[in-house]
Amino acid sequence: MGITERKEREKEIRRESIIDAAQKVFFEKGLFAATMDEIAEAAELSKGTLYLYYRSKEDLYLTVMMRGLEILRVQMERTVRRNEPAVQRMLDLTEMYTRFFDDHRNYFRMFHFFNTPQFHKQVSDDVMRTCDRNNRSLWELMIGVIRSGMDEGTVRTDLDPMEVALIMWSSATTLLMRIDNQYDLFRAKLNIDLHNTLRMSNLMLLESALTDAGREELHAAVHH
Amino acid sequence: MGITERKEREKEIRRESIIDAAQKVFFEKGLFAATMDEIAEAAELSKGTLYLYYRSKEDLYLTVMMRGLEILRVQMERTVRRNEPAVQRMLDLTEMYTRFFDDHRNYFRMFHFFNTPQFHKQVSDDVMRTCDRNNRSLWELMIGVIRSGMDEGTVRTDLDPMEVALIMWSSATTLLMRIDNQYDLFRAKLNIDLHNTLRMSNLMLLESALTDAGREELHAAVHH
DNA sequence: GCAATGAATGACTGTAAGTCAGCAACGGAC
DNA sequence: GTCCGTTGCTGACTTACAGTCATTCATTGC
Repeated sequence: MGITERKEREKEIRRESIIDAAQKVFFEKGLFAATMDEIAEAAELSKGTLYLYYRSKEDLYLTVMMRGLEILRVQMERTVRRNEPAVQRMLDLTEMYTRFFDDHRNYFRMFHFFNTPQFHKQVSDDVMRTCDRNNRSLWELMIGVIRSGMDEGTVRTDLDPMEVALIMWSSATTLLMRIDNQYDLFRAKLNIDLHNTLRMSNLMLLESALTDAGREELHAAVHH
Repeated sequence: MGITERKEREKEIRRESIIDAAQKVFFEKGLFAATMDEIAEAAELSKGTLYLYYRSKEDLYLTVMMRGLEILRVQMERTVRRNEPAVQRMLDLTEMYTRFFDDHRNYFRMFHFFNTPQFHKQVSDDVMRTCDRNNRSLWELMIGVIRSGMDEGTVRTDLDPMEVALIMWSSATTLLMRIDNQYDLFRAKLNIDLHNTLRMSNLMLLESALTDAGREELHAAVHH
């Protein structure tokens, strides 16, 4: 029965090509300005067909977003796996996130959708779960590094690793979002370089999460 | 000519009553689920009339939001004006924000709109400017406290006051938003109390922005 | 060939933001 | 009191878009 298998493959290819088209349109216009008719046009399919493969516009959007999440996960994994002290790897993670922001701005922008649960209504449970799972694995990676820092004696053990990850990641995300939207405005009107603000914020939070030994390592690493 | 004056007054009253109606509907349903027909119904006016007073749904939304911004400004002003050391007032500000979140959750939710510039397209320049101005005055208040901390020798002078304000305010806002959306989820699945995470984050950032003298004051104030 | 299966279509429905031609009520002139 | 101009209000209409479904078309197995 090679035929059903071929059909399966073709279906999968179609699913992907729809996502390619959706990505193109979402990158250009964002979730709200993009229309299903445009995506259908870009995919060279009729609108009805899109709905045979995806349940809603939001499902399509999240599926595109997950490509970005996957890229981020891979880069994070690479950073975390390095054979370095935890403090160095935490620093590397902050740098990695900024680099991801620079290299994959369009995907980064899509992440914002996730922080706005009002829009989650149209999302099918299935897609939502996949998203959550991917998201979770990012947290696990960060928590792992923080834990190893605690073992090394460079990270305070009176803190919850998840809390530390949450605080640092949230802070960085918010500032990156601001860089995306308002970098020029802050530079012109307030003479603030938000990239510097971000580095500052990362260092401040990192410092307060470290032990004295950790802080020494940090300063050595930053000055090197 | 008392008549034109009376008419002005009546117009102003109508403007306000439209905002009352809009507030009711937006609080219940949020920006997207709320419809102009519902707001018209609640205001006991026709939809067309709403557009005589406000240019778009988003204008209405932001005008409601500014009521919240004004409440926040007043409370912040009260906190800032107190005759206390800067460190204490910075602590008070973080507490004040959490209290605002508890007491005026609906307004707080509306602030999220501001962080999502994709929606700003329908907003008239006029309303946007008013919003910006109000927003700006919040920053001024925070910056004032940080500056006075620098004068007192409790806040590091190598930092930019605006940057410190930005970092602390953004961090608190993000975590409060998460508390709003995912408090129960974090509690159940990860055994994290996000209120505690928020306190932690506030303390960590505050600590790293203070001088040694400032940190002593902080610890005295926290243990009081 | 020919029926059966299923993939793809696009006209259609429903909904909601925003518009505008017309109506009504009020005030001032005489 | 009557008329007319001005102002405020209306709701049916236009437009736009997400999502649906009866129909068409192509492929496969007999």
